[in-house]
Amino acid sequence: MLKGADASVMEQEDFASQHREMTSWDINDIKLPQHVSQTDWFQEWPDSYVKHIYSSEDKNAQRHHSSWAMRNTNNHNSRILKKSCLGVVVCGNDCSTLDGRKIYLRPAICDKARQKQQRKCCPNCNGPLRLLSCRGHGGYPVTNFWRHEGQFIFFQSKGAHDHPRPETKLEAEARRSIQKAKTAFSPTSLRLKRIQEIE
DNA sequence: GACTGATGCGGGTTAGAG
DNA sequence: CTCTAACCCGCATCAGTC
Repeated sequence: MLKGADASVMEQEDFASQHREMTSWDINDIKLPQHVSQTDWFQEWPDSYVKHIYSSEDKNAQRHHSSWAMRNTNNHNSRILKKSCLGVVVCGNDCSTLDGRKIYLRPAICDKARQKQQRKCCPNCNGPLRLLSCRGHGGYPVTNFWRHEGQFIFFQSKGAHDHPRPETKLEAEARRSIQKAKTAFSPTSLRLKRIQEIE
């Protein structure tokens, strides 16, 4: 019986040491855990001070994806990729859609595209758009770090997002195509089309 | 093929801490 | 002065759209 108890203690210790190895590292460590028994599922919305170890086969991890709008930041370290959060684009009128939802647009990653985006109007009420910047990391944007090491991709997030979630990349793209379809069938564009056809 | 935007890289600056 | 972190800028590449 004692043997069985010992075994379970051993198992617990194994688990504990494995857990330690899985969580005690820091992205800046010279050596990262080598023996990772289980990799994490890709986290679309990593928040607060979390760490994940993904498989190097994971396509989302390979592309350093996140549903938060993250822009590349130079940390002068080619081994570690650093990204900082751009926040979320909200309606300046704080309007709501018919089903009671708020407008939380995905900020464009490219600086130029973002400036252009802020000149556009709210897709719901035509009001001005406002960029709500992220200040969840001591007043600075939340930062994400990615590091490829052997068969694993190590991910670390610093800071807790202090703003709502923007649309995901897929949602933003879908909205763009819907908008395109709408403008294509709007009375003005149909009229223009007819004029062009007559010409 | 031009254009736009996402993504990554790296040179450089600035501010605060030690 | 050095180190670190945040940020700006330009450049390159790639994918999707027109």
